[in-house]
Amino acid sequence: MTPVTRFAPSPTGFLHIGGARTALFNRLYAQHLGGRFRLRIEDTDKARSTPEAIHAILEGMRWLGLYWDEEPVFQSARAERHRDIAFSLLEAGKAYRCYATPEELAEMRATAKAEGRPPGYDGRWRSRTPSEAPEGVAPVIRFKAPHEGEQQIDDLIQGTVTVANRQLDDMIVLRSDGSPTYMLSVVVDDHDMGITHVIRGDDHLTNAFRQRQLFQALGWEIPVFGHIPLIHGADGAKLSKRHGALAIEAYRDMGYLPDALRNYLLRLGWGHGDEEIISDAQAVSWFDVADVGKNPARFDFTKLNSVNAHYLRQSSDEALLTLLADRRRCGGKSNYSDEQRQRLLAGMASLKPRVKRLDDLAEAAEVYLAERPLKRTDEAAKLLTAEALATLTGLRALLEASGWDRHELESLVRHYAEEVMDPAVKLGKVAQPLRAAITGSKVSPPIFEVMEILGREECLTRLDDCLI
RNA sequence: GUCCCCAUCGUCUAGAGGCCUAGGACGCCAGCCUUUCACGUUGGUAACACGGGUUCGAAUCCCGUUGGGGACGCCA
Repeated sequence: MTPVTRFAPSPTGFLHIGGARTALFNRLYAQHLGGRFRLRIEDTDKARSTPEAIHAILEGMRWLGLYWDEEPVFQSARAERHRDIAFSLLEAGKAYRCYATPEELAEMRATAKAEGRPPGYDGRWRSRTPSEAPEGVAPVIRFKAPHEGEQQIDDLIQGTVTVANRQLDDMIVLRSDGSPTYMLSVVVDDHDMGITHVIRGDDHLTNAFRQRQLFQALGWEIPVFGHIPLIHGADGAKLSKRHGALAIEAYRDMGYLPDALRNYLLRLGWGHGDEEIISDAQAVSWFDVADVGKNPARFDFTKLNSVNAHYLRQSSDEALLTLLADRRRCGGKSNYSDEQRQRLLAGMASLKPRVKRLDDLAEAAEVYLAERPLKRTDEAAKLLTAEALATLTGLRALLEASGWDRHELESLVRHYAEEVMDPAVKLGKVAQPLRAAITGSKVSPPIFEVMEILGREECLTRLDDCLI
């Protein structure tokens, strides 16, 4: 039997980091076993599902490289089938109509809680006849759940988990408006889609018991469950939309690379010896949900940054230039000129080890893009003392006659510092003001490289901007 | 409140009874490299929540305590 896994987000919001990891684990698990990974959009909540969210989820998954097999299934399109199953349950005596009002339900919960019982529906319509139905109340259909005994789930991650059936009340499978509930739809769809392994967040663990009952009542094979612990925020609290969980595109906008994010997510809750940087092929061959840890992991941007920095350094200069150009276009700015592209390409090799994310890279790349007159940082301005300006004036004359590659420039400046000025003067004494003048900043890639790439004319004019 | 789950450096983790005076990575600190900042490199800091068992021997098994988390909708 080849395994079929699935990711089943509800389009009531964006794709967030926890969902992305769940999708990744599902995909890897299927790939590892040579199976298929499917996508199902759980859009049965018509009021809260939006086309924008569906689009964002699909796009987010593609961006992260979480490709799915076959066409996505839209749950809302299957309501008819779900309804049929609900009625078949009713006919088989495994479900019943319930006329309890929302007020009654709230009261039941309150009294159950007060009496120290599990809160939930008390089953008051479980054995009443339809003739007792009140006028004008549209009923829901409830599943007649077994109340005696206990059941076990052999979870891939959580191990054997046991729950007493009395903890589970009679869940609604069909709402009073005739629409199926999540609990029913999931079971029917997982069955119809041939899902063999249900891997999801462990907030669904208790649902698994209810769903198991439904599978059994329907006489269907029960899939294997694997409930992965949730991701927490840096403060240890649950990562939620209100609390630190960002949309996947937010990570893209911050300048994280999909490969890096995938690698980081993979290591959140799962490990393989001392491995840190893991290729897709390695991930597929090593990954097993059974190796996922049982304890929740905190999301740590610092570590993500370092993983991202690694992938950034590993990327080709051309690829990074393309990424930079894409960002620029998204930001509404004009394309790079040929000259700018050339400079960026030439400078990329020493730009990329200095940054963690694409937005840092874009910022660092400004050395090669900035229009004159340069904006100068306060620190750079402080470097340009009267004495420093005098030094630069002397240097400028030599520069005019110099050859223009980084090595020549360096030996020229070195010579100028040590012999023309004073043997005790260190290179830095000249190089720092030079950097401030040419880059407008106290930090930059190697200044002679920057000068070579910028060219004589640009450098001399930038110098003159300070000297006058 | 009821039920379920979890517990190794600050964080992510390795560890399936002796290989552990607990390993790696990120972070942090220091040295080296160096025209700045990074990169790189060398070294350092730092953890088995607590208490009982079981065992010749426990981070690893059992029980309890404490501390976290999750679920209890006509949401998914």
